[in-house]
Amino acid sequence: MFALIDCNNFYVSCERVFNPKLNNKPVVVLSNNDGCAISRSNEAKALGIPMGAPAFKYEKIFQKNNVQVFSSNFPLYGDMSSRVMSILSKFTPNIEIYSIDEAFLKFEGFENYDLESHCQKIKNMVFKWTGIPISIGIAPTKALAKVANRISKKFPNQTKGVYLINSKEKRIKALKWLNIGDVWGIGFRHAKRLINIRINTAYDFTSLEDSWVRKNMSVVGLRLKKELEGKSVLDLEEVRSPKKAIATTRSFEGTITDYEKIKERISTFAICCAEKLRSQNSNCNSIYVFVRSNKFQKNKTQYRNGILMTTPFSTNSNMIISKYAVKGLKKIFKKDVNYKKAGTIVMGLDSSNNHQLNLFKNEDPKHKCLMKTIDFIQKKEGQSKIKLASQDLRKRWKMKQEKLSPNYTCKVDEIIKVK
DNA sequence: TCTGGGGTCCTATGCCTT
DNA sequence: TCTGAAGGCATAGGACCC
Repeated sequence: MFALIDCNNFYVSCERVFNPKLNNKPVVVLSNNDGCAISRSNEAKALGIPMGAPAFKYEKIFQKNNVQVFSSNFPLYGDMSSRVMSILSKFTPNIEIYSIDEAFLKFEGFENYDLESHCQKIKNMVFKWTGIPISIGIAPTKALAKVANRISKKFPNQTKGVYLINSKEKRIKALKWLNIGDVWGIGFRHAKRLINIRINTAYDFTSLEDSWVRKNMSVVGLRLKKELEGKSVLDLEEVRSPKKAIATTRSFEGTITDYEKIKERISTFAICCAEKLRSQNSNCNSIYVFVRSNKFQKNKTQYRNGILMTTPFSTNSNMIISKYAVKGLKKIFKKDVNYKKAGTIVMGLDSSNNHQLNLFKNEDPKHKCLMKTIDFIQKKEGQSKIKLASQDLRKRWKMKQEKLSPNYTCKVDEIIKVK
């Protein structure tokens, strides 16, 4: 049996742990740049604030209803997440950390065990030790555990936050209740297509022919169908596979048309990727650069483009990665476009101890020493003390974070004080 | 004025090699 | 030397997740 543990309104719950005045009040946490709502308390949901609501459009509703608004504080959420995960791993060695607020547990040999009350214990312990409320769904497959979890969240009074699907009757009842668009793995587009052919619930989906699902929704869709039918095909992924790409992408405050300004940003993004690479001891052998205009300004010229640049040898040097990123930008940059967003993604990662050498061209060995020195100075003196000439030398672009809460658990001088 | 960021997997296509 | 089949690889794009 699989259990899916999901933290309720996770980011809001993290803020509430250290600020109990927020309990029973509408609270939202905004995305990076204070762009849109990405976590809402139940009270905020009841006000009709949808997921992804742009903050500027909901300003009035926030004020009118005294909604408590926070910028996202990822260091805090990451730390709270690892506390929750470490409690969960006390209950079983078979755990897959699926995201910052979710984990799958696998229970083997629990056939004669009361899983429901076992999971109640887990729930109570997590709440007692961290202050984070969670919901648990238990079922024979991962996709059904997701469904069960949804039920436990939707009906907290009846389920007490834990729901078990352990019979055909319960499975079918749950699938008939679940809208097709709410099924894990069915996104916006597939939902639209399925509703067009009168597939409205998860149960309807399971009544489709395997061949149709395979043809129209690939093996991914077919796997999902099997899972919903109760045949487990997705197993726990316990060891986290190393990253395959590292991205640094940002939206701009306004829009940018000037090549030099975009170049400065791209160069900074590239260096940020290089730093991330070095911190996990990796190299990359290709760099993807993209730019795009503001998709919401429909009356203006729309342009989006990206390009993959391959380096002759694998590297994590600021200079090389920045150089190729800027080279790529030069190829895709178009004049008279209002750019809103850009980014660099490094791909083809391998370990820096074990990377492919090139017979003819290799990195200047001085780079390695230089990067080591730069990392050392940045660590000691703070980020962005050292810059490449291609970066913006005057000011440092900063993310908008006007409503940031303190880093209660990860910065000594911001630790909570008890009087 | 103001709409996030960071990932994964799968498939189609075209080119190259065996 | 030509040809077709089949597999490997790179690339782009689509779809999904949190």
